[in-house]
Amino acid sequence: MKATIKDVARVAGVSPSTVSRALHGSDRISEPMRRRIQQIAREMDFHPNQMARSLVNRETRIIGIVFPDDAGMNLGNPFYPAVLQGLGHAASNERYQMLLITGSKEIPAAEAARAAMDSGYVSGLILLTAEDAPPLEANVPVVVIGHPTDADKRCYVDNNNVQAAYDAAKHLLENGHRSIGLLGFESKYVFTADRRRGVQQALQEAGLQLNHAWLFPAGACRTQAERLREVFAQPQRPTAVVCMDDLMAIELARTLRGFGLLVPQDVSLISFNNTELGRYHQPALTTIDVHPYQLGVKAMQLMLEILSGKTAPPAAIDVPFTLIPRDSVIKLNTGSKTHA
Amino acid sequence: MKATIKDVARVAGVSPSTVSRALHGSDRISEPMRRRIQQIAREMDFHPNQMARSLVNRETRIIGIVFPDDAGMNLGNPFYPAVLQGLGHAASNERYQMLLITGSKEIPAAEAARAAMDSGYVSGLILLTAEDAPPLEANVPVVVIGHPTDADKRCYVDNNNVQAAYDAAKHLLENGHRSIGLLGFESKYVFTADRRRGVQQALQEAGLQLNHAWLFPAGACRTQAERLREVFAQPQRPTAVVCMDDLMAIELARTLRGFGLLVPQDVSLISFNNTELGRYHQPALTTIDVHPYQLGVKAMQLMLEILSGKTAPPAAIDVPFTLIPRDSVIKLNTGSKTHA
DNA sequence: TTGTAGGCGTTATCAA
DNA sequence: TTGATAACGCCTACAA
Repeated sequence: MKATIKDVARVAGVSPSTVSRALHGSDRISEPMRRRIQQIAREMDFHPNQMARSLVNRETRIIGIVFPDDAGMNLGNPFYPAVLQGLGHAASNERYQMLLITGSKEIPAAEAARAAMDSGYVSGLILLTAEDAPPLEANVPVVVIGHPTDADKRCYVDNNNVQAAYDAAKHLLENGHRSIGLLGFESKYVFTADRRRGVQQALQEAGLQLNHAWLFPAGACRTQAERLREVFAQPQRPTAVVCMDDLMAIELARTLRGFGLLVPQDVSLISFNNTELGRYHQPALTTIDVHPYQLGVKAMQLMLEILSGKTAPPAAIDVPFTLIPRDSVIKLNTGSKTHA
Repeated sequence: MKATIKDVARVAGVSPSTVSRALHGSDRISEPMRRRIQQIAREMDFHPNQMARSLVNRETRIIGIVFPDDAGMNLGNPFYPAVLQGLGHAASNERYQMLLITGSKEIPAAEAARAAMDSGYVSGLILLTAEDAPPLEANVPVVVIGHPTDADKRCYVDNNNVQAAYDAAKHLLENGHRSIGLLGFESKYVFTADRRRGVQQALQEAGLQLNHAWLFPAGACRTQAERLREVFAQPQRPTAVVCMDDLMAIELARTLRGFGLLVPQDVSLISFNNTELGRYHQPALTTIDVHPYQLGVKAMQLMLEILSGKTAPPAAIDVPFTLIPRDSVIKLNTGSKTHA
């Protein structure tokens, strides 16, 4: 049987409340007494039962981490593990715990999250998805990683995806590209919509338009291979593509090779997420690091600040991204045009 | 304020114990009464506080999931997310929750796991690493995913890695390969040692030996590029390599291309983990699916069985693997030899 | 500075 | 079948 506070009290010959005070930095106790009790507690391997503590403190020190239902679709993406690591490090520094909330076939994640709240498991909720339309009437603080639709009322941590995509497109434009496609657009994901907007903005500033025929969904290499082939068979084809993810870029590069087109000689690629795989790809991918670890750290820190009352909702935290120029973007020789 | 059992009792005009019974399938209550109370509880949006329940029941219905400290190293590997999904589905079916336990810079995962146990957060522990030398004197059940060194005393879920690697090597041998290398061996990981043994076994049965100069560690493509170049420059070079992971295989394929060697024409590759990326790689990778999702499901099921007393430690559960033949292994034309 | 008493929300035991 | 009571382990007024 594990030792309780009463056991420690008995051994120390004091009352349980004295033990409690000795162990929680209360100032209503003498220093010698504190030391003596701490020593005894250590010897008895006493650890306060957190369930009992949370019952009286009405705070569990557990943060629920809600996974998207389609996390399975993104299994190959190192994004989630990196975020988790960030969340974990920030949490454990403050002795907080994380409850993993995933959906199942019968129970969608949103419902599981609600159940976790209702049963008092969690003191807060961090959503790894901006799309799950989490209930605003939550009775615990909610922090979203990503860009919720009703952002102005919420607490969230995100990159500036418009800006990131703007920079990506700008990078291509500065390298002389004027025919730019987009791979991985999915209207249901706010971040892809944002990025599309960023690309459009950059193009417009350059007096160009985003060609809708060059807008491809995430699985295009597999599901729309024919359409891709047609587009890239045209003389007027994209000379560069912004890809939502390194993996997509790699897939696209391979697909293009099947068409006899090489990256970067024939088509330049810029993508997102700075994966290890992209770094060692041939050619090494020019990519934007969104710093998922930092997203996790900041999200957890924001949550803890809200819980401690230091910050009040709504709150938006921007995590800076980094454009990493490598070899998948080539300077286009457009003759006089580039000097115009 | 959230409704408590007392609130429900007051509204229903009964005692709290009656409400408790109505809500937990006790038979010591009349059917009309049960229905009436359940109705009222629903209307009041009452959900029993799990912290209070676990206090009196001495069972939290929370399973701690311990991540390896170096999970960051394997970020690109979809293994962990898939396992998590399996764990999550199996858990939520039984209304169990998962507490995510990761290490941090200051606190190694093993210590965090101990803390979670000590503070009564978890009713059980599932280790996503076989190497963390989890304390056997745990006061909650422990299930290991992978192959612990002291396997005979433990509960664990794993593939038969010796057999899997044996099958992989056999597959190569059957395709005429007799010069077989191994990429990704790390003595500290039991599973790579097991796989090495499996390869050795298959080779020995074919009257061959595993050439130690053809045994490469995980990062060899980056850290030992020169050694690789030398080995593959020899006339007597491996015609096939068993890779511990699809990503390694892909990296190796690219490295070999740099040496002017093509997969599978010059070198055949068989790897592990059946990643999406490997499936769409050119050539599509012949790979062994270890079914990480199933590993998760089985691990959680085993845990729940132990908690319910249906199973007593030790227990070993074998999750079958699947060899998926694709295009990265080519039949070697060894002339008369193959007909010998 | 320390001890006593009551309660956090729930359930199990016993009595009615 | 239902209710009263005590307890799970801890914390915090309040009293001493």
